[in-house]
Amino acid sequence: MEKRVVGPGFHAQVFAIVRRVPRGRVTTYGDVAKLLGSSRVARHVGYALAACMDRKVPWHRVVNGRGTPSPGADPTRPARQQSLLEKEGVRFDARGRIDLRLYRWVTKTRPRPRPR
DNA sequence: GGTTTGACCATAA
DNA sequence: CTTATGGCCAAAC
Repeated sequence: MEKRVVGPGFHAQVFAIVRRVPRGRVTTYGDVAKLLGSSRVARHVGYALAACMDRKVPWHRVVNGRGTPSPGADPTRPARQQSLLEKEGVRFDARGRIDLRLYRWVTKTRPRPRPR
């Protein structure tokens, strides 16, 4: 159903957050969701990025909570994402995962309830 | 205004 | 490690 997005209110915030992510840094859907309002809108974060398709939004700097890019609808997306991130300096491990402990970017340093 | 969906997350088994 | 289940919420139909 969703496919085209024109001027969504929520998505605008998501784009704003993702746009603030500096190069060589990554963030998770859950984090962005919390930044938007401590809500569980994590799904909409990826949802917005899906609609974004391409833009000035570095969607490749956004990964899921486990540090693994999601396949989504296009199987080539994770591959491009890894390539872009590696070019920016992000290191992937053998499993294709990212060390969120090192690359997780947040606007405000907030206490983590449960660091793993 | 109800139904469907989705690039998620957390927890449990 | 994988699979299953629940939740939560905006946007499209």
